[in-house]
Amino acid sequence: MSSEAKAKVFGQKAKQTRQRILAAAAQELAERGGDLEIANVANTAQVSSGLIYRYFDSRTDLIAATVEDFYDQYDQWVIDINPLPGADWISRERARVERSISFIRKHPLAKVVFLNRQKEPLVAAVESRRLAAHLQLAIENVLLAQERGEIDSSIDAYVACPMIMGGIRELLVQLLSDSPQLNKKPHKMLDQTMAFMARAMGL
Amino acid sequence: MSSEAKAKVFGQKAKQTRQRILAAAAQELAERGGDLEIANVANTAQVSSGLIYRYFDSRTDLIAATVEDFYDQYDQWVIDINPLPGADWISRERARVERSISFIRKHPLAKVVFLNRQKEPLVAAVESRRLAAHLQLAIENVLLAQERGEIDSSIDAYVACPMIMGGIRELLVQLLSDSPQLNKKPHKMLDQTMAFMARAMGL
Amino acid sequence: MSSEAKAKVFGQKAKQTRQRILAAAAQELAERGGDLEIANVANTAQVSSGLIYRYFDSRTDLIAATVEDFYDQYDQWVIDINPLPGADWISRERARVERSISFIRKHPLAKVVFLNRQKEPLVAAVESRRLAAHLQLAIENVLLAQERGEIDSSIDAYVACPMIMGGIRELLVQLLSDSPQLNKKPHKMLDQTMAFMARAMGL
Amino acid sequence: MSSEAKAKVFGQKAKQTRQRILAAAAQELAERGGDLEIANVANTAQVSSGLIYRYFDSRTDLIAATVEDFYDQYDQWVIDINPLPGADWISRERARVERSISFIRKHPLAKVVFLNRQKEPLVAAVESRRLAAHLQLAIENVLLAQERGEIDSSIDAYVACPMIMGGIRELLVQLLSDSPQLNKKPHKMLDQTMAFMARAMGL
DNA sequence: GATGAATGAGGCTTCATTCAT
DNA sequence: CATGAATGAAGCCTCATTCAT
Repeated sequence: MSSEAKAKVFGQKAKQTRQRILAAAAQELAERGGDLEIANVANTAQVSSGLIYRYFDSRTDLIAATVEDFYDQYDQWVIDINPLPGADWISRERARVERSISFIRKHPLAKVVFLNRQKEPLVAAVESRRLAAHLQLAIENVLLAQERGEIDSSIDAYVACPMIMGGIRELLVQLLSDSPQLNKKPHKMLDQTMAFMARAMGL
Repeated sequence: MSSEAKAKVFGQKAKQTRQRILAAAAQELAERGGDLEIANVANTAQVSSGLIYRYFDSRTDLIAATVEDFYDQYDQWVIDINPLPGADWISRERARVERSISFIRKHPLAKVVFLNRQKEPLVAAVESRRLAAHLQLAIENVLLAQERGEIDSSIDAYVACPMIMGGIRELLVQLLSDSPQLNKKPHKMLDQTMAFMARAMGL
Repeated sequence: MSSEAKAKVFGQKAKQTRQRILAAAAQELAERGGDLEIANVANTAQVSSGLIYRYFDSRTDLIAATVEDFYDQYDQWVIDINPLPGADWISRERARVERSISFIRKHPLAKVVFLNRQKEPLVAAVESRRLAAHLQLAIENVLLAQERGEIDSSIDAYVACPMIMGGIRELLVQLLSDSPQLNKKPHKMLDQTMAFMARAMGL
Repeated sequence: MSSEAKAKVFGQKAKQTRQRILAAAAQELAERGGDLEIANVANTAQVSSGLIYRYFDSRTDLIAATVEDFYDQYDQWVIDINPLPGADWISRERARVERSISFIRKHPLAKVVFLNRQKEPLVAAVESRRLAAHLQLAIENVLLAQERGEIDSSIDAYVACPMIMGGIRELLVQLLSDSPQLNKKPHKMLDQTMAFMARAMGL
């Protein structure tokens, strides 16, 4: 699939170089709104353009790997860690929304990944796979809460989860777009958001 | 700015040609996932590639015009027409969601426009403007309902509207992606969706 | 296979341009010993490099088409025309060897095509096909002469024809390489060559 | 000029490494029809790509050395050894043709060396020199036989030798190309070939 | 209005070669 | 001796755009 499929083995220095290239690619994608020029990445990473092809099969493969890397970081920060073990559903989700907001505020790639879904099949496949995984997780999350009696069983998780996730993403995009209405009172916005979710999930 | 700015005047035949090009561009954008090649559009529209430049300033201008055209149709079908004059907020919204679903099912460009936001400033501007207009309409819509007492005043429209619109869009995308969970019982899905919205808006 | 397979239709001027490119490619191949650079071909043909791709799918396709063109000319000059209708086998072959010699002396591509068989599959396929056709023709030629009683039936055409054709080609290559021994008395060389063939074929 | 000119002195292990590289280069040339990539040779030879430059000055030098090596083996097997001391011309040549056939059947490089004459001057020079040496030997061979009265003096060795050598080479190529007509009865083919040569040389 | 031949800048990719370790 | 990361020149190819007819 991506260059990872070949399971290339690199030494220590090589791994650092690979990371430098990935970081430069992320920066370039952010600056150019989802586009990327090999020469610029090479410049930023302080390597020759040819070297990039030791680590990535093609320009497209580099983009895919960068997006994959972005999702890895996002997942690590927002998804994988259960921020409040033992807490109820809505408290946990609130923590996640908070962490999402702080993540996208500092990661330059966030806006691009959330806005411009790629045309190139290889990259599109990565995004599709990761988004589907998020959705799947959210659905299982809700189903579990329903089993526990936290959420009403009459709610269809397959409808509610896309709506919540799409809603949250749109909100994040609005935030990134410097919407004045949303950015002036961040705390109130979060309260409103969670209240919306709570009502929507019948809590 | 866009081709409209020039206010070109065309004869009858010319208008038809322009429409054929727009339709071909829509088809090409749909087939290539948001990308477009002038030569292919010319082929599909049965015109020479040079002719396209009599009607549109540039490739980007053509894309912008096509997207604009798409939104015109969407608005005409979903937004502008008040499907149920005198009905309450949730009934009207249900009608709009229904019309949205039928529209995207038949318009090949829907998936692309909803998924791939374009990088080119000119096109991005069109999309941004039309989306902002939709959002603005939704917000005014809610504020009005709040004045009328239909919707609780404590709900912040600037949070709730993006969430609902993003949620609906994500749902539409899932529908177009042949999600088996959503497509098997269309009517139940719609009920679930509207129930979600009703709860979320405190109805 | 080559660009001919697409059966593109070109206007009058376009055909001339295509011919100019083919001629330039032949010259470039001759000058660089079988190699070819698009930019140089474009320069020689007085066209932009991009234009070449309107007429040929790729650099390799251009080379293949050029070689094909070379063989077309060669066949027209040496093979297709029966130089001496009604004459006996050896007289006809003598005429063909003469025509071969005059052809390769004036066609700049001859040396390259006869010496450097190409690695690129597309070009190799062209050469293989054309050479096989020549060999097939020669074999049928001999078989016919054997039926007529001109050539002894005990001679195996499938052995004799490759040997004669390979021998002639080697001789042509020697001629092109300015072998002093062969070039000083052209007429005697031809006599010797035909005598060799006559003996070899039992005449 | 070539790596031989430097007269590098290598230890025992080094000689083995050099041989491994040469063998890998031969294999690569055979597999890719006359082309060669340093990285692939290094892979096959189980050495790093950098190491190749300890033994050969350049890629071209490596190819030249490989071809030289091929001719050394060929000459040792076919030319240098006088297979039948004291025998007459045609018997000796028959032995050589037999040995040629067995050699090219087992050496993977044979087809490539006989078919693709290289463009790079250094390699072309090697091929040209070795071929010229072969031709020179054949000519002297014939002249000697003529002095002895074995072969008729009216035959021009400078015409007959290229024709025979070119003919034999073409035959070998046909054999390697799996020509069904030639491969089904190897012994008869050899008889026919030698009969052809005998007639051609007036024997 | 309409054609399609022609342009040419711009980017990706390859791969022989070098060199620090 | 040996490695393999790094270089960078070189060339193919694409495709939006123009313009003579």
